[in-house]
Amino acid sequence: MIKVYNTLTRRKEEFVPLKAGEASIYCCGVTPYNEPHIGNARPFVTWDVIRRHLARRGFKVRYIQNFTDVDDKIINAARVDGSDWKTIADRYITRYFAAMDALNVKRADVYPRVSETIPDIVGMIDGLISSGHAYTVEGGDVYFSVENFAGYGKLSRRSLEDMEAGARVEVNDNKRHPMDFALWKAAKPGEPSWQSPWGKGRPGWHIECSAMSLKFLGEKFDFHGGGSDLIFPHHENEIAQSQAYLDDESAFARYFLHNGFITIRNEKMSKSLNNFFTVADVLKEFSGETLRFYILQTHYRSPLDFSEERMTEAKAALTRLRHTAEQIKMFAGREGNGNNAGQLADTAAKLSADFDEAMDDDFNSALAIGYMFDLSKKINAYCQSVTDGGEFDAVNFAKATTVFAEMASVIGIFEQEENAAATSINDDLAAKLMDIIITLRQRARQEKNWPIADEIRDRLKDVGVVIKDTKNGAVWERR
RNA sequence: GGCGACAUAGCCAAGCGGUAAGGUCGAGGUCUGCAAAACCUUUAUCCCCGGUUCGACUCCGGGUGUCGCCUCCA
Repeated sequence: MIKVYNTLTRRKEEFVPLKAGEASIYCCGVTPYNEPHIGNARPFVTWDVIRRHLARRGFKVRYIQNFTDVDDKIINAARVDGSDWKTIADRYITRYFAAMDALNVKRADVYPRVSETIPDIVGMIDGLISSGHAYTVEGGDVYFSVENFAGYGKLSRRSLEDMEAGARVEVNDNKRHPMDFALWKAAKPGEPSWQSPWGKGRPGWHIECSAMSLKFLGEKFDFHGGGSDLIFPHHENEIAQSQAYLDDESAFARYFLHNGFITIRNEKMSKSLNNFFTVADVLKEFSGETLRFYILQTHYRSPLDFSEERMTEAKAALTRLRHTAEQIKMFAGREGNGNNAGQLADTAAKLSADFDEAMDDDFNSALAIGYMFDLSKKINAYCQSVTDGGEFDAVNFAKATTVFAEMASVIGIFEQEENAAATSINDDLAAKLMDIIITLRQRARQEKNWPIADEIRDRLKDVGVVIKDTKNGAVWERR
């Protein structure tokens, strides 16, 4: 049984899919006006693992993620850049995908853009006006009327009175209620605009997700996700628009999952505070895999503080798991009729069940990774016993390592190296050169010429290659 | 001002009614020419005060502290 923490009810609930065997997900994407930062990356890494786990549990997953490519911030960025909104959006969408590739995030099934969804958005606004849930004002703006939607505030758990008490809502005499929000903004000179029944203009912020989810997932779907800062007003407004438009209080998403923030020195990282690290910044020092692992070592709903120290810890931890993966690779294909890994296989089966159970419980990747370390330790110990001259039980060893590989594929690690190695022309040459160097060093060691052997090791280390002498000869790896 | 979340070892982080996963750092050990890696051993009683319970880190109430949302924001 999969349980998820639903923001709508503020508790963990059993996940009962709308359609048996299927899971539909709409995750709010980015507004492409800036280099993606690591706070942006968290929800996408989180959802990438969620969909992997759902798939492992047999669900056919349909995953939609939008690009809000028509927006004030993009228009401003274009002005500063001296280009146009389309250029800006395309540029940062490309950067976004580059970041996601580095993080080994699988592609969504569809990436709808606002600029390609205008007719659907206009249709929805039209319907909302017809049913009295929205109104036009002088100048061509269209607003959603929060007072005409009884359930307004059900997600963020606040009343209109509470919000007015906040007294931080902008004053706009055109609006009937201070909390009413724009569905359509009348065109201003120099801004992108589209024709509509209310004159030229462009969509407001929230309507696109209502229109896109309806278009690609239908009136109801299973999961809606994003950062907790989207609970209000974004997701609250989406609910209002969609349910008002469809005249159905059960329409739209059924489970709302929100991830916690990434913080810097305990403060929220955000573009407006300008205290953010971009994914590209982090990739200068650490691998995308390390960043991904660092994110997943904490439960998705908890806050996650970012620092070089944290990343260094994550790197060290990941290196241990990688060592196990490499060990497994070295033993792959090896013959052995021993019968001494039965216990290892049993332990692996148990840990596999534990791992799945952890993921079933609101996608607790932190706990799941803990079990991965347990298995890693067992496999390492077994490999060592074989290296030390023990028998090799190929059948049971394979059972255990299969579990390890399955865990890695849910977490989404150790999938990139092979691709990288396959595409790098230099790697083949490097391997041959290293063979020569290691052979010569072995000769020096046999002659007990320690100064030469050590110098070779030290100098290789200087260029980022680490030599380890094992009983089966020396192995090397890049650091 | 309104609403909400969190507080677990040096650091990070799971657990959330039956006497505390995992990682990282540190210490000791095995192995090694030395080293690295690996493996073994070792480091907590869960912010404070009440209450409920046979029993609470885990539930309830009250403090204290930190953070977030209410304005663009993942």
